[in-house]
Amino acid sequence: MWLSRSVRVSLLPSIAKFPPFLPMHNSLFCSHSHSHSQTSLHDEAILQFNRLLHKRHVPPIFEFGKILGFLVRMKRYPIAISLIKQMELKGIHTDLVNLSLLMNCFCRLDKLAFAFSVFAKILKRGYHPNAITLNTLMRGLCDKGEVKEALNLHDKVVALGFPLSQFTYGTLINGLCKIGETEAAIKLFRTVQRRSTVMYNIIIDSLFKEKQPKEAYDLYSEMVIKGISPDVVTYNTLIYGFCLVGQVEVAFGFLNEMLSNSIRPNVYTYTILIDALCKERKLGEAKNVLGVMVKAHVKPNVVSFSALIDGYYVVNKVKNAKQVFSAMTHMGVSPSVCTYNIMINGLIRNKRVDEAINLFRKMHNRNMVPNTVTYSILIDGLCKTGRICHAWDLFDEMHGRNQQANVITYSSLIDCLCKNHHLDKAIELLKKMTENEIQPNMYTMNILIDGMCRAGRLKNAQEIFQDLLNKGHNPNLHTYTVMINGLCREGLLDEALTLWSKMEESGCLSDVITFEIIISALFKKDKIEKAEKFLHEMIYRELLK
DNA sequence: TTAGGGTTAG
Repeated sequence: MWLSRSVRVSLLPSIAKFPPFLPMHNSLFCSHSHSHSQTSLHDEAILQFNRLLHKRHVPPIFEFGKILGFLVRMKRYPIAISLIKQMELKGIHTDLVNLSLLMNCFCRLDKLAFAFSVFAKILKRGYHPNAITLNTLMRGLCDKGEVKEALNLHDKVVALGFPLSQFTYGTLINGLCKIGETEAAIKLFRTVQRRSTVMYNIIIDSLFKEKQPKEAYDLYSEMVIKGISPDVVTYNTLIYGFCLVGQVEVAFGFLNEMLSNSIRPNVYTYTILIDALCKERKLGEAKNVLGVMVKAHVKPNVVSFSALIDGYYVVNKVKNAKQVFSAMTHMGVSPSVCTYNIMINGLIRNKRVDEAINLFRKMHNRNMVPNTVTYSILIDGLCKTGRICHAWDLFDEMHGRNQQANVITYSSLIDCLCKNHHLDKAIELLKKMTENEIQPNMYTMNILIDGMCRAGRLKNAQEIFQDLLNKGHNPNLHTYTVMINGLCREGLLDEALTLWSKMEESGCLSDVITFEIIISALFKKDKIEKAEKFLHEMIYRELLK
């Protein structure tokens, strides 16, 4: 099937859509993300290429390939495509390497159909695709989330006897993990003859992200037993994974282990630790880690500093956060959009909404393009401080600037409508969001269920809740708490307690807020004894601190 | 082919 689709699209019209050669000042080629030295390097590459192109005798084809390979490594895909097109227009016969590079460029630019048409051309010319050619195609499919297609392609090329490498299997395993199919990834991994460190790393990471630290650790033990050496990425993955499940001490244990195995921590290692300590509000220790990394001659980068800035904002140390920002710029580390988002969010969290808006406006002067996250942070902050008109203005502005609202942007606005007694408008917005092909998630549904309850429409809330269950979605602690609160609000205490039991039986354990809602409802109805029972349970579970 | 920072709910 993949072959017929690819043959349908012919190669030439696809290339024709890209300009042959454009002068250097064209914005397509000179994006701000590339430094001047890189620009002049690639300038030089194009000059050389043109020299080759206009030589009286056609130089060996690999000379072109070398330059094209360089441009692809520099991520200058449109240029590489137009240069290959020029070769073809000059009648220079492209080889497998050139065509594989061309395929790679199309994949990176999200033009998969064109990549497949190049692949068809490769086959038609009788070239034998090598492991790199095939890996490029599979990665293109995986990057687009079309992992099943990549697996079909894999089956077909294996049947045809084409060569595949460890890279290809790494790509497929990674593709499966990234769409949440870790189990399938492990199955495929088990069929691979020679398993690499990278494959282990990918699966260990995915298991941690699915909150399966034991399975992740077991896989790490397995690789050690089988004599497959963990590398710096393995250790970073373990350190990150244990931080993710709240076991920062275990993470530090692995830092020591990697040191005793003579694997040097890199900027990722230290940054992961800085971020984890910040999230635990241990700013002093986080700052120490930054000091240790500098002493170890590992240069902190924008992520390291941004994590620390976020940490200071979380503990309301605005001054310190600002100091870190100026320290980082003085060290020549440029802030990213993400850094700005952290600062805007931090200012809002510290009730400095006007300052946040000022910083947002300053982004334009500093050549920073606010993205969906920037707008979502601001819209939510404005909604929560009652500046709703301004929030809607930004919602319009973001679309005008080609930053599409996502599920989070919509959820914030739906929440705002619900809390301001506009339930009908909230439902309308939910409809609009699904029309725009943005699917509501559990946050959205919880906001809506809560909105229904607050508006006295408990029946509707219960219907939505039941619908979630019927459709096989697992309600989480927030969903249950919102429903329990809704039932309590209507004085339906027995129903609330029944739902509470169901929730606990499903393995979803109450937190302080759930307990508080139930206990206060019981007290309100003078059920003192029962309230005290819940209070004791709460103390027993060490939820009161 | 793998690893790190930012936004939504009770």
